[in-house]
Amino acid sequence: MRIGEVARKTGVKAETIRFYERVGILTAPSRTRSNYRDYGPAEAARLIFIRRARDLGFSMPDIRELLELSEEDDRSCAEVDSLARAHLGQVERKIAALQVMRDELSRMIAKCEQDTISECRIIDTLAVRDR
Amino acid sequence: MRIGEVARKTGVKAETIRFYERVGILTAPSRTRSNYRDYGPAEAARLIFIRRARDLGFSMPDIRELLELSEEDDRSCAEVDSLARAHLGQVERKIAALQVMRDELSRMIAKCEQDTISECRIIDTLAVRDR
DNA sequence: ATGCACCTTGTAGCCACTACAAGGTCAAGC
DNA sequence: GCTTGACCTTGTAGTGGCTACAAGGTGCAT
Ligand SMILES: [Zn+2]
Ligand SMILES: [Zn+2]
Ligand SMILES: [Zn+2]
Ligand SMILES: [Zn+2]
Repeated sequence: MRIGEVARKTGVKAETIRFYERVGILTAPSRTRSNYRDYGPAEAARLIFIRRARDLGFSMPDIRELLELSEEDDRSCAEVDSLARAHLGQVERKIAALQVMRDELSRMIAKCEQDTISECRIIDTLAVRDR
Repeated sequence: MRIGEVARKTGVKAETIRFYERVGILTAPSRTRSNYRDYGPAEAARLIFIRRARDLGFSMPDIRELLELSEEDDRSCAEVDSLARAHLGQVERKIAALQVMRDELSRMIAKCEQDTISECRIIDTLAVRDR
């Protein structure tokens, strides 16, 4: 498969695939006579793994780790588990932070009664003025 | 005030203040005899405004807009309002996306029964294997 | 032969900082 | 008066995870 086809099959853009090769998360594939990258099913599977992990928000270092672990069939999956749990924790903290933002934004917006800027409760909340 | 003091007063790091000057969201202050930046209360207020807006997740373009609007006292605050509402929408979409991640991660982790990697439901979910 | 989709490389840009490196300034303590 | 140390200056490069060119090569249909 050339890069465009593997891109369609995996949902990872050709440019991103080349980027993954550059940073070493994907090994350089063999080349055709005309110097086009030539991928097999193993590379496609690896890309799908990467994409699913990215969709779950795992970082590139996490994914490298997960890929390495995924090849050691006989080992315990405790590390996989703790990596996933740590990541879940991060996601939960990010959600909590965004909920704080959301609540403050909502409150701020609710107070605004569409007056002039000098009376605006949104600007008031941000500026140092009174309060 | 020198940069360190204004950094302490506003909660914006000195390096970040210099960065803000470079990108033009803060105008260059006057200098002391020894070429140190010399800030007054107006600059500190602007920095606090920026910091509060950043804490609410507003982007730099948003903040530029908010700062400009905040100076036009007599104008209607409709634009401020719609900017804040648009931003709230973005935050809500981000939360929703993270909740999808969280739920999938939770389900994945719950299924794992701490076996070997080859039996691990976390790796299974990511890899192409069966399923 | 011409067009067009596809591929190649390399470089720069995105966002909002953050982290140096290499040097200048100033007050306190000895 | 000399050193120490906190503070300041400039400029440049790095962060993550791509994304967007630019300038050119290849392959196949018409
Ligand atoms: Zn993670
Ligand atoms: Zn308002
Ligand atoms: Zn916004
Ligand atoms: Zn497991």
